[in-house]
Amino acid sequence: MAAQAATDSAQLTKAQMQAISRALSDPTRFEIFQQIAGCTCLGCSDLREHLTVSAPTISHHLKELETAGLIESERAGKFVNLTLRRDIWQAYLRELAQI
Amino acid sequence: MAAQAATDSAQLTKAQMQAISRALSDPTRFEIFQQIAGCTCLGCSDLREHLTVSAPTISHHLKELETAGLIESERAGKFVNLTLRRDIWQAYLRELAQI
DNA sequence: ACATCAATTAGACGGTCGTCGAAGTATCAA
DNA sequence: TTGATACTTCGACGACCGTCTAATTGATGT
Repeated sequence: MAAQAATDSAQLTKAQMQAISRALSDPTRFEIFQQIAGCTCLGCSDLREHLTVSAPTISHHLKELETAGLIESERAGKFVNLTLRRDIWQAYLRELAQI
Repeated sequence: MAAQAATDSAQLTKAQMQAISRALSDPTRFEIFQQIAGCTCLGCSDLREHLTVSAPTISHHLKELETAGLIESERAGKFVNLTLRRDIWQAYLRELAQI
């Protein structure tokens, strides 16, 4: 759907910047994002062990993070593997840094 | 009230990180923040020329940005001068960068 | 003193958002 | 096939948030 951009220098639109900022504004979602960024790869179940919210809520947050372009989720049988999209994250930081 | 920290290496608590993220999550507020960061100093009235929201709304947003620690407002007679708190902003970026 | 202008406060309204429980889908194992 | 596990979707509810208008405070100029 989105650009994907193998290069590390993705250019973010105003809307994307906005979407990312919004995605990170919720404490629970921010925590989830940190966990995903910390590991090279982890699943939904791992998240639940460290959080106090229900499975549907986590699922909801993951979708938002994915829609914002911050993470990628890939099904592996029963499980889902979450990974950080470092290109997008770096682009976001770069954009913020030049404010 | 807060630490102020003349040094450029303020350390942000989890709560402060959260407050800043939240403050930047609204499009209008983000725009205001950018304007303030862009100039070395500007007033509320200048903001109104570039925004479509009412004066009370701007006032509300400014208070949120100030509470989050991102800006400083100083009265100058009838007017108010807004300035970016670069130490906090840098600390925020630094914190995000090490995620 | 009065009028004017800049900004804030108060109060209200409508919409959005995070959260949940319940039900649904998909995959694997026995 | 049946059951269990992993996750998602649906629908709803309560709280929060951005916005407004109206009223208030405070400072300046006449």
